[in-house]
Amino acid sequence: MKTTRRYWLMKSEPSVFSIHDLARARDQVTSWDGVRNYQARNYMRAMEVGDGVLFYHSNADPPAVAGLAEVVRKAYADHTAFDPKDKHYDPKSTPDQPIWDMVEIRFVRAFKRPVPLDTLRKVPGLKGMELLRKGSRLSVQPVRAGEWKLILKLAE
DNA sequence: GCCAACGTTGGC
DNA sequence: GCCAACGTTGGC
Repeated sequence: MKTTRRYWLMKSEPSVFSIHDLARARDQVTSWDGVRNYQARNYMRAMEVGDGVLFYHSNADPPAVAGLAEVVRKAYADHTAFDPKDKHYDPKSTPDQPIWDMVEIRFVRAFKRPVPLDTLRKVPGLKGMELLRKGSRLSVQPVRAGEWKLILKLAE
């Protein structure tokens, strides 16, 4: 039995990895490694193949929802945590007892007109978005179906 | 570059 | 279990 499709927002700094990098990636797929926050990890564990992803550019000018992606592989162990040379190495996570997970997402499209953060703030229907909460830093967060629809409309 | 908000760590 | 110190995030 298939449950309804769910929606998420994932942040990335475009100077590190942008929606355009995703479009150019092999098979237009990337693994979302390096997440080292429990709440964000738990949201990734809740993702199902086919779920929608808003690809958000943080630390950008302007910060904006830049396009769409979709989940193509469910959460599995993030091996970058095992590598002492990796930026996101975490000795608490081992292949036997992994702590951190990643998912894989595939490019869907880049918005011709990315939807900037300050535009999102002006939309009454988006008042409850996690992204807009003061002090919110979650890099992976759920998005309501209504919010997803509104943002797609704003991107047209 | 600044700094507020947040999560984590570690001393006690 | 408390909380100060620290490192990070991310808008501005």
